Amino acid sequence: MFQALADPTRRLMVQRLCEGPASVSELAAPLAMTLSAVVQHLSVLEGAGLVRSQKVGRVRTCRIETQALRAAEHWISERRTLWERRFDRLGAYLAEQAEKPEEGNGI
Amino acid sequence: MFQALADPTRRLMVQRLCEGPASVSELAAPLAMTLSAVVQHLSVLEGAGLVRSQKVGRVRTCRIETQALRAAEHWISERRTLWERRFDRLGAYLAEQAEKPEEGNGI
DNA sequence: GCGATACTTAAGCGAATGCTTCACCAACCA
DNA sequence: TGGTTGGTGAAGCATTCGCTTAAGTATCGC
Repeated sequence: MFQALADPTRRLMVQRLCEGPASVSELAAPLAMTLSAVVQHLSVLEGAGLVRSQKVGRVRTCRIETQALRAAEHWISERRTLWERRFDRLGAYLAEQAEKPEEGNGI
Repeated sequence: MFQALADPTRRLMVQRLCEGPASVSELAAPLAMTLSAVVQHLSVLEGAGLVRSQKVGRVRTCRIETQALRAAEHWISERRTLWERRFDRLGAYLAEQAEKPEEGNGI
């Protein structure tokens, strides 16, 4: 998941797909690389569950899968808030200590 | 940023640091690798702005930087909601078309 | 001062990544 | 039917990554 988002080219592809579905060659057009390379990136994104695609005729149409994005977002936000709550508690503790400053302060 | 979070070991380190600051060796303890490897991971996390550290005496204490986590979270959520809004508009469009089904349907 | 602790730095190595080229197949269409 | 378009698959190659070993340096406790 994060592995898939780690590459700037793949993030560009995700960005593009958020503006609407696209075929493989549409996806490749703005990128300075072979169609083959784009397909390889695409398979990484699909492997990570970030993109779903289906082939009709000879053109493969890709769209993003927000469930996966949501999962990544959730992972981050959970950890961030965990830390921020801890930080708030520390703030409260320090404020409490400030009211009785006679004791030793062991942060 | 995503590059830094791409590695499972580094995610474990972030996870650990969200539960509170830690020294390099505390961070290394649960990991089956050299202290040297841990320091290298740490420098990647620091380079990405995910972790800040300061050395006092001979021990370096590390803590996470939520600003960076927030930035990553923001990147994802912006793209996700962009797509979801698009999806909602499509739903509205389809519903609208369903009310006047005599015209050709070109999704 | 002396040994132990807590890193730090550099070199090296195997494996994974990101790309290219080339050959190929399956639609589409003039 | 034959050429063009859109995509697939495998092989190869340079670079980067994750890790190790090894040889430091600086600080702490005795």
